[in-house]
Amino acid sequence: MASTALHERIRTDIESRILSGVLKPGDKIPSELELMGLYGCSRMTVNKALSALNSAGLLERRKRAGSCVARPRTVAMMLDVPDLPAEVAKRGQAYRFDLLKREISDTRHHRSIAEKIGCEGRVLVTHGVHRADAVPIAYEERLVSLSAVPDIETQDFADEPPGSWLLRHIPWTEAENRIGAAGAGSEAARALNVNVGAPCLSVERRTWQAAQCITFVRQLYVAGSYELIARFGPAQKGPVQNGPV
Amino acid sequence: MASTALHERIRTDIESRILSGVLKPGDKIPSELELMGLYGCSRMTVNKALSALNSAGLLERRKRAGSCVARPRTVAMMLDVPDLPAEVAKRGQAYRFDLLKREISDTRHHRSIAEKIGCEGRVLVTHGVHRADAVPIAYEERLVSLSAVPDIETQDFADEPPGSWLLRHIPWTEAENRIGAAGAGSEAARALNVNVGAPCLSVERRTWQAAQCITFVRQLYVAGSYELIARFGPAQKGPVQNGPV
DNA sequence: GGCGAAATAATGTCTATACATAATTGCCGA
DNA sequence: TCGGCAATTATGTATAGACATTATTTCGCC
Repeated sequence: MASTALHERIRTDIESRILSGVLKPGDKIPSELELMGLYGCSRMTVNKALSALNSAGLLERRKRAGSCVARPRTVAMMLDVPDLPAEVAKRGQAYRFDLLKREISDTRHHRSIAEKIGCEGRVLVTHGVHRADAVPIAYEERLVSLSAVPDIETQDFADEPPGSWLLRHIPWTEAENRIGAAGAGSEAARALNVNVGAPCLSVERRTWQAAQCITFVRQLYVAGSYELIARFGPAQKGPVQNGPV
Repeated sequence: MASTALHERIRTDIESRILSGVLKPGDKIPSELELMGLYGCSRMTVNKALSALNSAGLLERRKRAGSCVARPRTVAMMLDVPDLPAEVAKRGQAYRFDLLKREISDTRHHRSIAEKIGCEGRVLVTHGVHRADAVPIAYEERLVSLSAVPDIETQDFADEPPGSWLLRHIPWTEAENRIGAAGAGSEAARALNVNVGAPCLSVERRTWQAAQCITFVRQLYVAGSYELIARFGPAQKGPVQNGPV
């Protein structure tokens, strides 16, 4: 394997012809039999290459009809989800989380909470600020379902913020981020030391474990102080860092 | 194949045990030989399942040492990059793009442009507004390298906006999005019909083809009118739509 | 000419085998 | 004791063949 594997070579051959535009969406790819002759190898080897391209979304394959270049439906990019304590520490700054509020509520009495977290029962509500070297980075409001995570009721979040605690203790199977902009509310503005209505990046994340909602969190980042980065490329280079501008 | 393929079943079996937390990062996975006995199939079938999990980043495999659950380096989610004309049309609204400015500049005379697009030479500069049923959705400023895309110089963008034209004509191999918040500038505010400084979602995208930068675009979405959605899950269900709140 | 059935061509899956490669383990001798 | 060589183990790659599945095409029949 001094030279790369054959199935790998076939894959990148076709991939580069697609990405460079030589092959356009809808164009037919030679059949496995033909490629097998072209490269002088067995069908399984060709199949491995084409299957990889298929599951990568570059090819569409139909029995009897053959393979053709897929037309990109929605261009999807990888978004690195921020883990604040880790990212702040990585930049050599001191991370701190200040808890502003901590209370237990119930979705049966507060419909607005029920709507946000999308489940019934008792809920832990926390508000707090993430800081790097004491400078506020983000304001967050979080709801945690106590029926899904009973252990969190005894935590005081002096050592680590609720998000990191959850990440370490509760495995999740599904998550959804909604990314938008918003003006800072009065509590957020005070916490972030900006004017009310100042533009902020808003990240709302819901996390589920097997159809049960675990937590809902809304984070506000002051505009210009934080960016999310999503990239797309054939070969994923080192992960790009989110971070301050 | 009434039941799903065996290699698929093995894959999802292990995948769900990883995602649910039964198997933690670092835990060892049975060897291909053992799994082959467990499922009563050949090694190639097991290999296909484990290879898929490996290339999906869920497993780490080392010869002689065996396979173990990979520790997630950065949690990455799929972000569907918005294609405005398509999304507006999909919601049954009439899409329109109004060109506000169109001029040709040169990076050798305007350093700020050179910095943004990251290449030398003549550059097409366009400003415009995307509208759905005449309501402004997004304001965009775009730079296109004329040395990379000479054909665009003759386009007047009456029929389709520069972004869609590029998407249809120029294949790209790499792209990067920077997502943040910003206050509307005076031109953007006038175009979007909001106050100066109103919070906006800002998406900056650079697109390359083989190390050559093709275009840089900055889009501003009025806060609350548009959201990006990124999700992560074991089985990718139908793609979630970005869109108005 | 049109309709339905059979042939056909492509991919999907699986097996059994073979050899290559890498890393670990353990043995053996200086 | 320690250094290095060899055996072992697990994965990586590839082959040839088999059967299943699914559209498409073709052909025969009415």
